[in-house]
Amino acid sequence: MLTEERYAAILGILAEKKAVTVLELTKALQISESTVRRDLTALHRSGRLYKVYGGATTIDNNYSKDEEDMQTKRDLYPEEKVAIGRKAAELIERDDFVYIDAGSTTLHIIDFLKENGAAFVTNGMQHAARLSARGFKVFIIGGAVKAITEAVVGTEALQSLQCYNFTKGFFGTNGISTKSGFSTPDAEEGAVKSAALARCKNAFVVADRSKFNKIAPITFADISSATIITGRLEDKKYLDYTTVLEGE
Amino acid sequence: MLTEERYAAILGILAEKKAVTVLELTKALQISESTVRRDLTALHRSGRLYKVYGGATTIDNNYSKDEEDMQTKRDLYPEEKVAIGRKAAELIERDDFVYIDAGSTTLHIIDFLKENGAAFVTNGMQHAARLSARGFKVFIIGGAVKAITEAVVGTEALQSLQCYNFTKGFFGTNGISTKSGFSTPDAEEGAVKSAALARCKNAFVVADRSKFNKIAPITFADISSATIITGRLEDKKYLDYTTVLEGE
DNA sequence: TCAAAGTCAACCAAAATCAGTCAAAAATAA
DNA sequence: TTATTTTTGACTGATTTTGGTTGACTTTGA
Repeated sequence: MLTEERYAAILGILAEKKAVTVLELTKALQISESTVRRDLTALHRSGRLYKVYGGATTIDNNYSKDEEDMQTKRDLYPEEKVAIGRKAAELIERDDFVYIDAGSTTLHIIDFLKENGAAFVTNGMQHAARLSARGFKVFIIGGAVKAITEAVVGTEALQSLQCYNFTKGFFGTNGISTKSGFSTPDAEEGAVKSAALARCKNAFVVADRSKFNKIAPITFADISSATIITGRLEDKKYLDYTTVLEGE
Repeated sequence: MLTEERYAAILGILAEKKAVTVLELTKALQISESTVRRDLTALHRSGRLYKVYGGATTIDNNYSKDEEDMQTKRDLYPEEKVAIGRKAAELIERDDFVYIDAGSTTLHIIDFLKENGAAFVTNGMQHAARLSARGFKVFIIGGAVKAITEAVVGTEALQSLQCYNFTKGFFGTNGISTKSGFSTPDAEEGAVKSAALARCKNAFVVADRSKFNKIAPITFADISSATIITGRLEDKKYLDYTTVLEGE
């Protein structure tokens, strides 16, 4: 039986039952437990199902709202962003206090989070909704809501941030360059990113390949002030300036 | 049986029966008491049911009789809620600074708003998203996000409210009675309602017919402290205590 | 009020499940 | 054919979940 056939079979069973155990799959497909686990891991990684203890569930019935199209609409390198999201989620440890910046790449992190007592603060309304839907402890910062990105910005937002001390923070960016650091087109969003980043013990910038060697109008952080999480780093010169983590 | 399946089964039974005991669940699902307790604790924490001594109940039917969750509640008296929403929207004048409380009835107000320079503050994530989508100037207050209702609550929320001076405020409620005033099942949401209402020059409570002569656990305002906006007032005794505006 | 019965969270040991390693089997290439 | 790579299934120690037990707490009914 071909690997892809197995994947299709698993997804078929899952589509019917909404949830399936590893044992059920070994019986249904007459393959070993190890292979089932490997398949589930692969399908989880490519975002086609959720792996849970004992088996797997379908992706969709966990989410409450109809805000999915927003995500797909903006996704430029979806498979790379999924890998980046997975890598970022891995970094979150028990009892971390995590800031998640608004933006489409950071949205992918949420899909891979595991329940481990971590608490989240975000300025992204979609991020807050999705975190909340998945059952995480989540706070949204107060302030003006930007129309297009649904990010919270402004002086209230900057002030709200001052009372938080994050152990980790994940930020999106529009441009990365060794000279101009991390940059974004919007001054208000830049100010929030900057303020939030200053409150993080460890800061991470998530960025697909399209962001490297670009400069946007507003620099919100120096290149050395955050670890970069990306798919596969093509331009090795960045290793001289900061840490880079690669997802697969 | 997977954890998520058990959760779904418990919520299914609960949706039917409105209340269930630990013992019933152990028999229905053939699992131990310990596991049932753990599941109930988890579901309670993620806001999907209320844990009570001996078992669990659905989220909102503790006192007021047949309430359902946000989604179904939205469709309870749709035509009346639309009328209420239209009536409320009419009251908003040029350059008002308006607070809109989270909740399904207040959501209808947004559909009838006209662009007239008014600015909005809300603790409802869906409300903020919809206002923003319609192009209004909108602020969201900061704080913890409640799982089911997607309302912002907690000490941060209460504090965020202190700097605003609203000209008008619109609030939802679960119960209205002359003696116990306006009441709601959730203490945290009640605290936010109370704090926001105190910052409003003019406060309005929007309520369909199902809310009258009901008492929910937490009173957030006296009957005389807000004007009631409803479809058609059946119980005229309220006119002795406060102003009532009728829609349609 | 009190005491009995019922219910609870916390703890612990057993069972189930997990990710990783390794060698055999299968597929592919030379 | 043989050599190399990939896939598979068994095994292992670590982790997570489960169900029974305990002592504390809550409700019930006198």
